Amino acid sequence: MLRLSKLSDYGTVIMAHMAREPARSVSAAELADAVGLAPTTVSKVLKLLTRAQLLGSRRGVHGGYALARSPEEISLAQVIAAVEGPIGVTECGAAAGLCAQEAACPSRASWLRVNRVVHEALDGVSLAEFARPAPPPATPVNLAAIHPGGGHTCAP
Amino acid sequence: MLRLSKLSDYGTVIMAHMAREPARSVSAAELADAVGLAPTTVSKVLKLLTRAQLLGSRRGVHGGYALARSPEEISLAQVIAAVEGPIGVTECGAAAGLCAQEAACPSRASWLRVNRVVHEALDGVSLAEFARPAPPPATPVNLAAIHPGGGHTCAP
DNA sequence: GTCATTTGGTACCGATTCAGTCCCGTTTTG
DNA sequence: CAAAACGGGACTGAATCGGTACCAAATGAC
Ligand code: FES
Ligand code: FES
Repeated sequence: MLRLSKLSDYGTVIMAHMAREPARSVSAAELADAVGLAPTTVSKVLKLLTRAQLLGSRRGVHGGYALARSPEEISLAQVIAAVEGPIGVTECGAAAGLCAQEAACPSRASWLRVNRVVHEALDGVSLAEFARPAPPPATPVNLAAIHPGGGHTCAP
Repeated sequence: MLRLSKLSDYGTVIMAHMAREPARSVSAAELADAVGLAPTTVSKVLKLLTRAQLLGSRRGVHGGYALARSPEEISLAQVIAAVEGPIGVTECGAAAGLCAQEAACPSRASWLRVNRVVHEALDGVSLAEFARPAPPPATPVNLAAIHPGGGHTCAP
């Protein structure tokens, strides 16, 4: 399915929530309540996001998390990479490439292209536009054709 | 990691191999030997590809598999969808959408856009260009920046 | 007609990965 | 010092995935 992991999904929901009130510091517990997920799970994701420097944190009695940058400067790609590691649909190129004659692989170029496009697509969506009703969808999209079904988490 | 499943990877390798000699009918065993994977596994993937009408099959003593269409008319998206089901990084929109007020979801539009771009990227690569050294990579790509490491299967 | 060959379908099991929880240490404030 | 909150792992149960095996159906050779 080429699907995002649940944790990444949570990450986007959490970040979207925070983007609606940037500069405000919220605790993990409060956030968990807001998005309707288990506090421990939210906490785990917050730690990952903080480690990736997307969030700033303060400990202690009035501690909490806050966006490290403005929502316009944080992309979906950054959020996803923070939670589930580097983005890439294939993992060719590097070390243990089981490819034919190592460098002379016919498919490599194609995979690189796909990887690049995917990364750019994710990087082209900022938290700002992700969190708000999205003014104009740039290019009109045929909803039914593209979008297969499932059901994923979203902030209430 | 937003990674492709192994089986899908196998699928692409197998299809690439067949695209190099279209119109030739090969048995699962021969193919397995060619790509260096377990015959049973190759067989499993071939069944999926056949069910999706990307391959034609013939049973019996001189049976085997062959491309159902020309390599130019088969895209990576089709191969991947055949092996691991419909492509989509998120599964919002459909039935069990746990979203806020069902239709009025701020993030939905963004996800749809991402899904569309990913699908188009995969659909824009035909087996023909995937199987051959790829004449000119259209837009020049910065290899190092985009491509994180791993190592995936490739036909020898 | 019978048998070897090759695909079709499905069920199954082991291994890996993922999601979720918990515990304990550290920092901050009252 | 005590309470509130984050930081970093470790651990566990569940779900998924990869791989294998088995048997039925089709085809062609003899
Ligand atoms: S090494 Fe990546 S496609 Fe061959
Ligand atoms: S339902 Fe998909 S983002 Fe809200």
